[in-house]
Amino acid sequence: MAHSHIDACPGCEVPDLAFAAHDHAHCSADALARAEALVAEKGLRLTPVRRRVLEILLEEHRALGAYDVLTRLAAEGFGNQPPVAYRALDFLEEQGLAHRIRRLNAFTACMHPGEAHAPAFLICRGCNVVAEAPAAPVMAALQVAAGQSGFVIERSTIEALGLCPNCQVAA
Amino acid sequence: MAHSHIDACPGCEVPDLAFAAHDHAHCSADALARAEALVAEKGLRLTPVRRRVLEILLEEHRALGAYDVLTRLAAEGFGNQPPVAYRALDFLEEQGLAHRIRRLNAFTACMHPGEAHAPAFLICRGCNVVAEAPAAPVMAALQVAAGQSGFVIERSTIEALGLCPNCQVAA
DNA sequence: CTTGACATGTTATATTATAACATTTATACC
DNA sequence: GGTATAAATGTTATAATATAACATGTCAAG
Repeated sequence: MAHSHIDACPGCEVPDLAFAAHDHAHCSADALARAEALVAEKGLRLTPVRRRVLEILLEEHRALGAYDVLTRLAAEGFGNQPPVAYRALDFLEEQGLAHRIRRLNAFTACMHPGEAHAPAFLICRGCNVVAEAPAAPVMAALQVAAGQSGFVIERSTIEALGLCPNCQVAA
Repeated sequence: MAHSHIDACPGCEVPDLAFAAHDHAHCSADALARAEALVAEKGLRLTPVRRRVLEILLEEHRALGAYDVLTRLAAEGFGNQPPVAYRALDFLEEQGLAHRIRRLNAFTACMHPGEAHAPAFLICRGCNVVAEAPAAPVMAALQVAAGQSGFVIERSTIEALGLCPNCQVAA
């Protein structure tokens, strides 16, 4: 990790800081640093395209469509065909560095890569911000529900659409 | 409702009967009857296309893509353009008679329409059966997680991918 | 310095979804 | 019953999302 995290960034451990004002430059730089460490640790490569896609996703706490990402990549001299974006996004998702938001058919950077988590997402329909929420209790409840019929969960999708605090005020 | 339900159909109140052997003809007829009652109650119309789409979805405890449904409709003399299927599916979803499974970009019939529920889905990757699981505790946990950041949930998607009991044995 | 694995580029196409407008069908009111 | 109105369906066209298949390039191990 790039620095003594907890002291420098109170709230970075709070999952849905995305909705609150925060030092985003720090927030994204930190996620990128963690991502690099993680990838190195696994003996994988954070190539220029992959790294750039992650940076693009980290710019905002929003979800971007694959074609939005692709447009950005193309403008910067990378390939301009869909597989270029999808491959990088798939890699990032497989490594837990990005998440697919199914309700939006879009992708968002993971805000705490490396930490084991099956995240839940809060999607604000006002400002389009996407936040990761603490999902352990949610997952536990889902496991119980599944267990009652002997179903074994391998992957899960937990997403909520609604309004963040700011947008509730605005409305 | 078409009959004295609980006695006649033990297990129909159990959400994930989908994975177990059951009297499916009854199961689907009952869901259809409930759907008709609900729609009538609201002063809406279960037109031939809508009714047929619901019947098609009720044939199996699986999710069908809009184009799968459309192919069936077209073969039966209904329109053969995408909006025909999407409009019927949208209607059914709005009325709580069908659910969209986001992980599959597909739709499945609701197995207990009318009962207030924000369902969780168990999707078996072995046999493709989709079951509705009791989601109240899951939703409660999600509400708590959202509440911590003042987020207000309006709609949610809870889906688990994995293996049903039968397919675990097979593997 | 070459081999093999991985990554990227490229072409083409598949799949999912919606906008916009025309036509038909059902309902409500007179 | 007959007409106005709303609702549903049909149709044309296109948008948005995603992947298959293969060619080319890059990098690291031996």
